[in-house]
Amino acid sequence: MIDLRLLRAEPDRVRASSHARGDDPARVDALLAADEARRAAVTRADGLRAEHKAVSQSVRRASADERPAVLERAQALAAEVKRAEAAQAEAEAALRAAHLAVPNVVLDGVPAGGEQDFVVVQTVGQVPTYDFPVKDHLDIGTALGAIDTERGAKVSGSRFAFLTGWGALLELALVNLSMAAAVEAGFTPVIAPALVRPEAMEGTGFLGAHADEVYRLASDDLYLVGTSEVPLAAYHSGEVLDELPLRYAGFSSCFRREAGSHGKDTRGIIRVHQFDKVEMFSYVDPAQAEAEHVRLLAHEMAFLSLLELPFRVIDVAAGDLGSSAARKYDCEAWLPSQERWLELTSTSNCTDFQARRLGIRSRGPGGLSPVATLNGTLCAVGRTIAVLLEVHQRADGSVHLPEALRPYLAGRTELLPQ
RNA sequence: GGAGGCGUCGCCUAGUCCGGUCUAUGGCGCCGCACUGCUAAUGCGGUUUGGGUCUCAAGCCCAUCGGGAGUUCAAAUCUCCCCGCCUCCGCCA
Repeated sequence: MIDLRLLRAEPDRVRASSHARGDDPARVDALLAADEARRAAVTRADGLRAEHKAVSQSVRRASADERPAVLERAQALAAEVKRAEAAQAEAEAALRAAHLAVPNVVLDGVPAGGEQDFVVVQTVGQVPTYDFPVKDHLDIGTALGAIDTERGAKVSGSRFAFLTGWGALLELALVNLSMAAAVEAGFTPVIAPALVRPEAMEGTGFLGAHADEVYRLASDDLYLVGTSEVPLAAYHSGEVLDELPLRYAGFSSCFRREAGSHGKDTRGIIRVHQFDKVEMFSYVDPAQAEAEHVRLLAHEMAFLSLLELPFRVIDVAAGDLGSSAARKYDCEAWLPSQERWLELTSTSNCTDFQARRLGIRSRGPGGLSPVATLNGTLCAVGRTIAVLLEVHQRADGSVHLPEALRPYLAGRTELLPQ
């Protein structure tokens, strides 16, 4: 949720942000009007409550003669208060709805426009060339005995896969390597729940536009998380944080329904319903948010470099940001089989937007105020394995293992087909 | 799954049976002031959070006793639902 004080003081800034995202600026004005209406309703109800309270307290002091008249007056006021409170509740609900409909204010410098309007910030490494016909990760993985999507489909349906043999070991190696890097960088390692309550899902903004992406267990009213950003953000919900920054690296399985992505990336394990991920999450002083964002991006880049993967960094355009993000950088690795860039990691600066909704605050000179939250992928395991296999493939079907990974794979330097 | 207990403004705690004097008691911690070579001790005052009003501040007002709904002129207190924690039993990796 955006800061209503900011909205009142600088509505044009919020309108400009809305314009950059390609949203209807009428939502901003609807929010302003709802805010105004709520304050009017609150003022009225407050006044009536004060009056009623005074009369009500005079009941016990009233003499027997006065009592009936006082009671009658108190009853009448009580009814009036009840009506005013209903109006207040209505105005508050309307404000909340209007509030949720306005996404975070984008930061200066974020490219305007939609999905295609990103700006390439940097390209690291060379786009690889191969003097043999490249195979895609599924062919390579199948030959290695590392990936089994057929049985994944048999057991669980389409977009599910088994990682077997080196595939399973590769996952564990990637998780261990990324966790070690995170700990080295000062993050607290966390194994997070993958099932969360509605409040956690809603608080992090995943029940808005992307609600149909989310698995829900109806009989228990729990949700399967699509990223450990959810439990890591909700971790401190409703708390006042004494010490900032707080940095966590959470490991969890992630579940996505992939509704509306029929036919897209259906082959292999690039887009599946369940995968594991190590996610960075920072709580910082809002003044430090942009610096922290750069830091998270640097960690992502360093990790991809450890894996010897060529990639580029893009500054995602305003219209392609999630509602919580004020800025987002994606790292896209080269996918040889499709000769295109594929998003491997993503880091978002949510400023105080997410923390306001989750009630995560810190004590400053002006009292309590929301902190800033940032998240970033350190390693989305499935996709990373796919890219790793493709980029490091050799003509004979073997796969080169990056040096950084070898200590976690018993010193092996390559994977050989079975 | 069954039975019982508990949830009070940072922490601990009084109050709940029997509704109004609760504008929530006391202790600890914390902040300020006084006293004091310094520190400690002591004394005095302050110390939930959110919102409204207000040019700002002060002030004033409203709400807030796990959450919600209800009864009532009036709810920490009575009723119902929900959430969480603890103990015991059962089951289980």
